[in-house]
Amino acid sequence: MVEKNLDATREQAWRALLKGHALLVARLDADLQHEAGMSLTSYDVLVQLSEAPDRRLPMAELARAVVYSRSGLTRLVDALERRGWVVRERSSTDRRSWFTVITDDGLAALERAWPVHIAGVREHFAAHADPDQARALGAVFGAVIADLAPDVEELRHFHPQRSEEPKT
Amino acid sequence: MVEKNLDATREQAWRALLKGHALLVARLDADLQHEAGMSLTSYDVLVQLSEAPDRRLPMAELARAVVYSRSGLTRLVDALERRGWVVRERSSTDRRSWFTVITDDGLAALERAWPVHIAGVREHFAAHADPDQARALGAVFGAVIADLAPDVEELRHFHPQRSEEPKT
DNA sequence: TCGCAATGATTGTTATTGCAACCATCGGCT
DNA sequence: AGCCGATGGTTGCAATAACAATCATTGCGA
Repeated sequence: MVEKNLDATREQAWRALLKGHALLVARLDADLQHEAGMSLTSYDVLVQLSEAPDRRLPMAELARAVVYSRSGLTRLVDALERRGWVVRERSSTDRRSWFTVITDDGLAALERAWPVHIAGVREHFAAHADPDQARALGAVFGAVIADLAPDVEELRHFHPQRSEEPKT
Repeated sequence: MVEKNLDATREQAWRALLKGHALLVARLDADLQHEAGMSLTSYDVLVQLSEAPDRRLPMAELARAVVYSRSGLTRLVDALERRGWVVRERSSTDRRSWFTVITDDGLAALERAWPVHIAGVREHFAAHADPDQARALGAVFGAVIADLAPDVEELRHFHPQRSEEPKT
């Protein structure tokens, strides 16, 4: 039999992470929705675009940045476009690719939204993490990202190497 | 204007948390789905039940434990019941209330699932957190939970006090 | 330069999830 | 005892999100 449990410290950390994250996101999403009329995922997309060079990002890259399926992003961008917050522009170098560009209205919406969001993050997350703890958190999740970010796409559906692994 | 940004440390921690969590959960959920035929949320429910006194929990309590809407849980439990992993039992003390009880088959399914899950958590989460970091994480999210757990239900829909706030 | 696997994006379809509305029951208050 | 607001659970409906299939384009290797 394999070692049954994680050590207590990490087990507690993992469980707290799952539950805490769920509560946190539910709360921040609700706040954003009610006070700024946008979901947390829309916010995330707009932030990425606002920080991107030339205020634009190709769909695929944007999808990776926000950890979203491409189909999901297509429809989310549809919605943002309907709201006038982004527009699509064909890439001049790759005709398969489309940029999503944040508009002035989109930036304005973001300006309205971020104080709500930042206040929530401060109150419900940052307030509970002193600098050392915040650094620890950043380090851990930075490592998690480095570990998992490269192969999101592929491993989403199947496990190329492991599928034939015998289960001892 | 309000202070625009979080301090860099916490900003980085927050962003890494969001992205890292998304990657982590996507990966663990896919693993569980492919190798044990169950979603992470089902797993979570089964774990809660398996640890509960008498292997049972009322719907409302279970919903709070896994941070899930009551309607969502109703349907999830429907599915688990169809699979034979849980059964519903009427509470003898409160006739509005139903217990969800994990069956022997449910426990067996859990036995099959946990090694997959634990291995994933070890490899993709625990491996990146040394004991101090794990403790920091547990402390932070423990505090987040203490902060937000009490009032999930109420604040989900509206903000009693803030709804009439004028938007300057 | 031709062929073809890989990549970017979208659409059809389905599964998941939440809110609101609903009904039943509970429990405190009069 | 009898009301009535609060609580537990389910259902209708709509929004969200993912997978699989599809189409266009790219760029590499023969």
